[in-house]
Amino acid sequence: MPDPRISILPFLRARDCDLLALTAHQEAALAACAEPLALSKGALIYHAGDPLEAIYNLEEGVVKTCAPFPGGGLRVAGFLGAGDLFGLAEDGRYVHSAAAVTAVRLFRFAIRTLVNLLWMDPSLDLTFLLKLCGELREADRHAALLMRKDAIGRLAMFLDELRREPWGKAALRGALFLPMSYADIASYAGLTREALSRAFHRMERAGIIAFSGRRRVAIKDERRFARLAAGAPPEDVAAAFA
Amino acid sequence: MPDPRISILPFLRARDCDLLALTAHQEAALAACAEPLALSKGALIYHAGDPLEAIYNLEEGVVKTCAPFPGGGLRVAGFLGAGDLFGLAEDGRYVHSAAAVTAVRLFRFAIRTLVNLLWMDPSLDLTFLLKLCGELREADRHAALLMRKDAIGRLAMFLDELRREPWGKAALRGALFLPMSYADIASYAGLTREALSRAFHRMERAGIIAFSGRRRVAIKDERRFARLAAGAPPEDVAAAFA
DNA sequence: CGCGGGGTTGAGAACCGTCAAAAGTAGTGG
DNA sequence: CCACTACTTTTGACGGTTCTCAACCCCGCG
Repeated sequence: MPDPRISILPFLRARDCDLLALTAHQEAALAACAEPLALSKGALIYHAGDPLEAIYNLEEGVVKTCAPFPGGGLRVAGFLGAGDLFGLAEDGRYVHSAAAVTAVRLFRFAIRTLVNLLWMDPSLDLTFLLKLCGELREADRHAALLMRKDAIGRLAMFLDELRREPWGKAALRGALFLPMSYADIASYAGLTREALSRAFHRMERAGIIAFSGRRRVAIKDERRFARLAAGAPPEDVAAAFA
Repeated sequence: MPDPRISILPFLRARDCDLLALTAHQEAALAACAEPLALSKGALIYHAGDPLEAIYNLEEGVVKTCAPFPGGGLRVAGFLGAGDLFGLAEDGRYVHSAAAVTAVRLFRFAIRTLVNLLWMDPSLDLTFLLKLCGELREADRHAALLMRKDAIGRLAMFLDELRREPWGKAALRGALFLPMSYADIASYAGLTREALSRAFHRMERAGIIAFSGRRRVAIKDERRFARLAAGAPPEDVAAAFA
């Protein structure tokens, strides 16, 4: 059975520290209290407001976290892939709901045993600390995305983010796979489904991206795509619109 | 001389853990490698992209963190108050710029000595871990704010957030003090200065808030204010059912 | 007194959200 | 295999809110 794996991006320069990989001892300790789970697409992992019971490490598949809007409605807070940790809580209650976007395999760490583990092997703390810094940078990029006012720019940033994720790129030829529904993407990007659909199609008609099947998209014009993702002035997307 | 203080909100239920306060020993260790600093309003603490040298703990005053937009321009990522930690980096470089909004006093922890400290006293790791969880929740609330489409709703959420911060409430009668410029608030809320100005005035004319002087604002109609801050976008995401 | 940054106000246009309905897709069971 | 249903995505027309641009005002400061 495979062991838990936590993917970490460096906080310090990579060459200055070797904290990025878990030692064999750490992996063993984690594996000892990890409870493997397999869930099918759409399954609810936990619900916002529920009492905190466990933290999860995603091994395979995609998970979305949603937060209830005060006053009703749900917003997608983020998408998670292999190597990610989730289960953020406040005052003993989950702040998000988590649901499987695809079929997933994950490890469950009961919070009690995890706390004990962190006490026994404090070097693990640093691992979690660095992982959390990564989540923070991710949340900040999400905020950056939401600051864009144009739908196409938001979409470009979303796709760019997806592309950078190791789990986002489909196996073949750098085409992106979109496991989640348009409703989920739209919610994450702060748009309506309609606006998202139109943005996708404007990009496609402009020749910047191309769909292969329903959920597979490839970037065709790297230069213009990068310009969009970087937030350049609206440019001549309107011209290419014809 | 006062010691560093890191304000933490509970991850677990408060009664289940006593990690919220630093022990005398921890405080001493932190103080030993803390370099106190005093900066005047507007001073730049560090610049995005600069090599990571130190983490900071804010003792008094308000600090803003800004990130450069790819393609020019600056966005305000967050406001920090007493007890907050800042200095987030990626691959050895700061991801934000940090500047003093008011005159500030802060502690500087050189990254080298801090890493050593965390190795020597791993129980401190948990403190930083929990603090970081708090920052993550904050970033998520920022995203929630940015998902609102109406300027008044965003402003209400910003004021509400400010109100919840221990450093946000002015000394007197729950009136809020706004140390930062409208440009900063607008940037944080993803609005233009004009839209922000109009939103403020609409709220004031509606009798929901009242200004005392240019930078002091009081909530006059708690019910309508709460309704604005909680106002939900009619958006609904396909919810997952177990 | 002149100057400059921050804040205000106004007019116009662009963009997205809303509502409504059709077209396409997936999953189910006969 | 096909028909049926439920869901997701697409398209269209319309209205509203914010952005843009531009000028003006206010206040503190040299």
